[in-house]
Amino acid sequence: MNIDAEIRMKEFIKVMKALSDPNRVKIVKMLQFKKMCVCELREALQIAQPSVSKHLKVLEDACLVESQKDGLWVEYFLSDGSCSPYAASLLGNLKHWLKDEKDIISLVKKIPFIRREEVCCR
Amino acid sequence: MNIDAEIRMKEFIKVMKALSDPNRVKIVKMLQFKKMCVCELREALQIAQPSVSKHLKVLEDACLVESQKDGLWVEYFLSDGSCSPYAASLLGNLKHWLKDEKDIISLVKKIPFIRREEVCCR
DNA sequence: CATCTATATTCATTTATTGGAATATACTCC
DNA sequence: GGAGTATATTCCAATAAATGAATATAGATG
Repeated sequence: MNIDAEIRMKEFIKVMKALSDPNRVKIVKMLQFKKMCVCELREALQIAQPSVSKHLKVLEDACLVESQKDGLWVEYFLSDGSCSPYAASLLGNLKHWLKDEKDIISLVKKIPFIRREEVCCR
Repeated sequence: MNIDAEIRMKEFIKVMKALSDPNRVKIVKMLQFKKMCVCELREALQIAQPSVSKHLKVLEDACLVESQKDGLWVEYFLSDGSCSPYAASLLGNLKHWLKDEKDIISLVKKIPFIRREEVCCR
């Protein structure tokens, strides 16, 4: 039996909870296309910046995204899944799931037009 | 584009939410071994009967379990996944996931000793 | 038809989740 | 070191979810 046997359930629940919110799922779907910083995500989702930060924290705790400082910004990108098999599996499935969902399509279309220099600096 | 394109997100969220609760995950794991009625599940989980019924409703709405009347009882069993690809996929993964989780192991061990004739009739 | 029993529903309470406004933090760049 | 900016955290209000007690429902059985 694996040493992690006791914490598996919590880990699983954490991943499921993280993907139980539409805004967080949208973030994951956007990050499939490119690394994005908090204010780019805020602009795309049209919600307050602290909300974006909190969603990202939930996703990061669940091992679904990772972050990397880039100057003044923090770039978020999809996790490689090495820290949770559940996160890895769901991220894999989400590559094709929800592909033709209306909200996702219009969101993804917006991405190329979001310029960091314009949407940050507030 | 599929006719269901707009409802996919809600369907996905419903499945994730349904699997975001430890008691509901435990129910799924138990149903991997046998069909069970509400009072058998209540006995195994040691929670109130209405709670079990409500959890089962959430799981059924998410397409994860199905039910079938059997005399006075209602037998619950895992869905074949035909009504949701997300439910189908997760049910598939859950066949091997959480297999060696402490709580799950002790729960599954109890199943053969739960006799409907004893635990119902209250 | 009346009774009995398994399950479902309602109601009230507690607890968790989400969201935004205000504020703190950390880091860059002068 | 100080100013400025992106991000994180705190705090609070609103909403949703989980739980158990009490009650309703459905259907089996006499």
